[in-house]
Amino acid sequence: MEVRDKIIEKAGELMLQYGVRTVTMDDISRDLGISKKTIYQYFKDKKDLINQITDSFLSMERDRFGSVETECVDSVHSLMLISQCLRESMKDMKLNVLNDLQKFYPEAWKMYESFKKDTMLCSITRVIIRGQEEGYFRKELDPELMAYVRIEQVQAVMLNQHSLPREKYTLTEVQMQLFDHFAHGLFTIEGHQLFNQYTKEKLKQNETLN
DNA sequence: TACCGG
DNA sequence: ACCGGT
Repeated sequence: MEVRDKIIEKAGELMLQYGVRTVTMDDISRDLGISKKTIYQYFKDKKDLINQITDSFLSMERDRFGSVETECVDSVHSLMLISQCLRESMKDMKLNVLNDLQKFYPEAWKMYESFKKDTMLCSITRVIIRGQEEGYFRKELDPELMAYVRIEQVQAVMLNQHSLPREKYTLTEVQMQLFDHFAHGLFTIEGHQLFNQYTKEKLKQNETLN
């Protein structure tokens, strides 16, 4: 593996774990066992390093959405996969990292914002349109508006974790409930029936596993 | 690694 | 005092 990729990988790990600002260039070089000079041969400054880390991280997230969209049988199944992808993607983004980017690294923050628009919003919008064409989702709803609302909803739960009684509900429980509620607001009768088939299959799979 | 400047 | 950059 290239030195540059090792730096991006390791620095990204450290920053996800401890935060962008708290990890210093000295920390990164120590951890990799290389000199700071080597890092600065590949990256102009810390801002440049963080931009490139963000770029490679978001590329991987984009691939996840992309691969999920190609392997779908119908819009109902696709909605389930994309929503799972959305939850995992948002879970990976640590809150304090996003705050650091927003305050101190505006270029990287812009990358994340356009990722939300170009990848998250688009793939949800597309699957809703497809569901309407297949007759599984109600045609009265505006696809892009619903996609937008859905993203904000998932994000709100991540951002306001503290305002929920966490001894009563885990994050995933909340997200699963909200997905169920959102999906059923979308479904026609046909969509509802197909969704029930999939959830029954999932239950059977879990039974055989346990 | 030591050092400077912000 | 600390940390990015030389």
